[in-house]
Amino acid sequence: MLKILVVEDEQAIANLIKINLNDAGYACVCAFDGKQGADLIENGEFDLVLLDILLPEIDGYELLEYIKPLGTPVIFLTAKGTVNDRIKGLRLGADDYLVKPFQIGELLARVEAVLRRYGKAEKQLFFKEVSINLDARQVTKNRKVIDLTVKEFDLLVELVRNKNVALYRDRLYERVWNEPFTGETRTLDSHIQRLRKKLGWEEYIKTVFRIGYRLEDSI
Amino acid sequence: MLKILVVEDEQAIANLIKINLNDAGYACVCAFDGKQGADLIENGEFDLVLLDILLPEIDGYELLEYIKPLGTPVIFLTAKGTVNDRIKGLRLGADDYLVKPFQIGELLARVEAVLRRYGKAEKQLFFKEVSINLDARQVTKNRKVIDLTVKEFDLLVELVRNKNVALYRDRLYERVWNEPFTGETRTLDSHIQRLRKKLGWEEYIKTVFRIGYRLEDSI
DNA sequence: TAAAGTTGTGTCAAAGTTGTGTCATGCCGC
DNA sequence: GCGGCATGACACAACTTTGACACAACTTTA
Repeated sequence: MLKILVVEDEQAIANLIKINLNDAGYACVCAFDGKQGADLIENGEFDLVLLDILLPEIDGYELLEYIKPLGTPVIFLTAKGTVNDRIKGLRLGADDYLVKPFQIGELLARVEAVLRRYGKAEKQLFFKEVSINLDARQVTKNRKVIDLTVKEFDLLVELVRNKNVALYRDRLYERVWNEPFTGETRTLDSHIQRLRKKLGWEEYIKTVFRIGYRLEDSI
Repeated sequence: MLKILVVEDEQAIANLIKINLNDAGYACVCAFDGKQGADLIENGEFDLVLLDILLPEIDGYELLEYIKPLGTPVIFLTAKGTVNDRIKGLRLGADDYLVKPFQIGELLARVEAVLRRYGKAEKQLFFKEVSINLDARQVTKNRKVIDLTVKEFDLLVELVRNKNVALYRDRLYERVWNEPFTGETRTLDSHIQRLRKKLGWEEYIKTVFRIGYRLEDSI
């Protein structure tokens, strides 16, 4: 799992970022001032640093100069919307910047973009204790590999990508099987059963009677 | 719930907008001059800004330049109906504009249109302590899930979308059942009873004698 | 080519949904 | 206030949908 360091003195913001990065499947560590940030960088190997500019102890620009030689990508977080700040950051070697306050979606998009640029993008999905490696087409639960067939895998991906959404049987079938759904067979149902069984997801894959299925998070 | 910021110096108008947006299920905050608006934008994450052009302190155009980099959609409110103003606003990056005085219906339509364009379209409905997740097709009351059948769910959505409106039995039936209403059976009535019971909405779902039903807010 | 694995389908039982009928109650015009 | 009609309350049976499972056709692998 990719490791991201967040250096941000406002704990509320740091936490918000951390929660969202965790949800998106990254390991995330927070530092609340520049010095703490420098220490963590010294000891841990991070794949990306999110760096606030205005920091106690050591400011963001200074920290940036320290990080750059390590080859770790950096995204600046800047509260000031002035053009000068952004330019200064980029000139010093930041890979991107985000103007606070930002939308979480934007944060994730930029994080992914930078990681991809560095060839570190890991195409993985996560749900509960299950992780899905899309490139390897491999699924693990608590670090143990679970063998899924092609259809089971595709179905799982479709469910996880649309978690908490009631997926209509016809749409679900058409997405996974790439053919029209007639509804006269037990094919979809059987595969759902097999997935539930293999993953132990009897609780999470809910039946929405007369509609289809929903992968549910909220228990 | 989606958050909308209204920047408008005429308190009467700001309030009117706020009330209507609240009714429609949005969280709404008002600012009465440009500076206040800028502060709020700085601190809060808004899904949409409604922006008057003529403002004390900082005018709408200036504020727009500040908002745009955040990726937040903006709808201009313009008193002047001159073509130039509208064009200037749209050119600067506004997503839409409304000429004052406007109809509330028009406001809501444009708000929804813009939010949809940004993929933020309201996916939840609220009424009293009940919230309805349209994607998940799940209903909760005070955070507890309430199981509804397909018909019950569709009926509920129809009622909530038309709260405080007397819905004629035939129209209601045809919308939910997608077939003509003959009126010879107790089908609709039964489903209304079931909804009332499951949600504890005996008070809110009123019978309009000889007409149909109305979901009532005003108690 | 045999063996192993995958996938679609059928059957049966169980579970859930939905329309309808009946009777009681309430509403409204007269 | 009364008669007639509309709705509430409720029970029930027909019907549909899904779970569970077995199996055969088919595909891939050794």
